[in-house]
Amino acid sequence: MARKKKASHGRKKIAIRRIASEEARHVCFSKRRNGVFTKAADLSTLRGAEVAVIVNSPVGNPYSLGIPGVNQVIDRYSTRSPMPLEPNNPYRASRIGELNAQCMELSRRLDLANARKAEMGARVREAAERNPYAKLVDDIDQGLGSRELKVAEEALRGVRAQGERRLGELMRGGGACSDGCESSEDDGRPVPVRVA
Amino acid sequence: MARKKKASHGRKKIAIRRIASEEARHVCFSKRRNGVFTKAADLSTLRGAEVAVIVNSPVGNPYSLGIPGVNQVIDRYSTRSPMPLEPNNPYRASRIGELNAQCMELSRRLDLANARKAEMGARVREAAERNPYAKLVDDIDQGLGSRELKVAEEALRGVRAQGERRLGELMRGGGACSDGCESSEDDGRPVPVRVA
DNA sequence: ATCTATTCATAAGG
DNA sequence: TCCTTATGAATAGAT
Repeated sequence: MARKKKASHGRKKIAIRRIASEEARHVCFSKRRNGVFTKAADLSTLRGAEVAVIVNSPVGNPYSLGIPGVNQVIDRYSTRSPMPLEPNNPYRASRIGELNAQCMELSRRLDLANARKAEMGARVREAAERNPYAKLVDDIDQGLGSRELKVAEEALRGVRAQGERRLGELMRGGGACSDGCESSEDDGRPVPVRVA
Repeated sequence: MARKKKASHGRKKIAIRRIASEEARHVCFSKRRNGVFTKAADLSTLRGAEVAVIVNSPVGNPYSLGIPGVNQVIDRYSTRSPMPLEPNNPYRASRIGELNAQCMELSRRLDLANARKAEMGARVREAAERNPYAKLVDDIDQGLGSRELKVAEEALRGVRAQGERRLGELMRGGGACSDGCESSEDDGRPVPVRVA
């Protein structure tokens, strides 16, 4: 959604990096915040999915949107996610070992699944081509596969993006803080905490 | 962003209503989900704000994006505590914790994928009862899901490798930064994992 | 997955 | 912050 520049009267392209101008940044922030909320809401309606969006401004103002409610969405999410291990001294060999072990275990399971697939792959394909249900069978395989793949890709994408952005963030020294209450201002404006 | 109906070839207006067609709904969902995530990430970059987006699909698939991390954003949101960055070396703590969380997240998704695979398999089997191709169907069921598993596997390996690399740097005392944020528009998906 | 015509979002400027 | 305008981007439908 935006990368370069130009010149004239309507919308110009902009690079996705921290906006220099203090004011421009604020204006842009407001617009985009609304944009994200709107799209999230649309997504929810269109798909009937639950969504939650939380934005913590650098000064500590929280903005949020949640359908059916931020807490409900978060709660469900949290219940299904294993909690991250204690934040205490995470930098330990044992920690690394656990991480590694987890990955190894997962890999092992995956290898087994793949082996099984390889074993009967040819058989399945052959049979499928010979009977009237070939189409159906293929559809099923295709549909399921692509969907799962989507999930995995999303996961990977998230991992990488978060890691990279996090690093950039830290390097830039984004350690701002504030009272953190919903009544401050992000940069001169009242704080609208939106909830739906 | 969208309200009414149609006309001809390009984009038509659509009502923000639950989409009827099963498939169309999925496609639309994917597109928009990516759109929301992208915009959320942009917002974060542009403003340097923390952002978290959680989407729980009706079928129970959780999708999430969090900068610097879903849990961190949520936590700060609920406790309203100002960014509690490690006084000593924030890189280590956040990095490890992040990796850990990511790994577990992938694990969880893998489980979900398998669950759905089983679900799908049930449907297939049901169909099998009505036709003489039970064996074929069963074979297919067994082979289902290997592609997505493959993807997840690679993702996991990537995470682990990334973590180990990171650890090496940190232990060497480096606060090395692979400035992912300033990279390019490709930011967010510098991932070479590509599976068909 | 791609392509294209359209609608949507939004950068600039008041 | 709201309005307007011109234009960049996202995306619905079709391929």
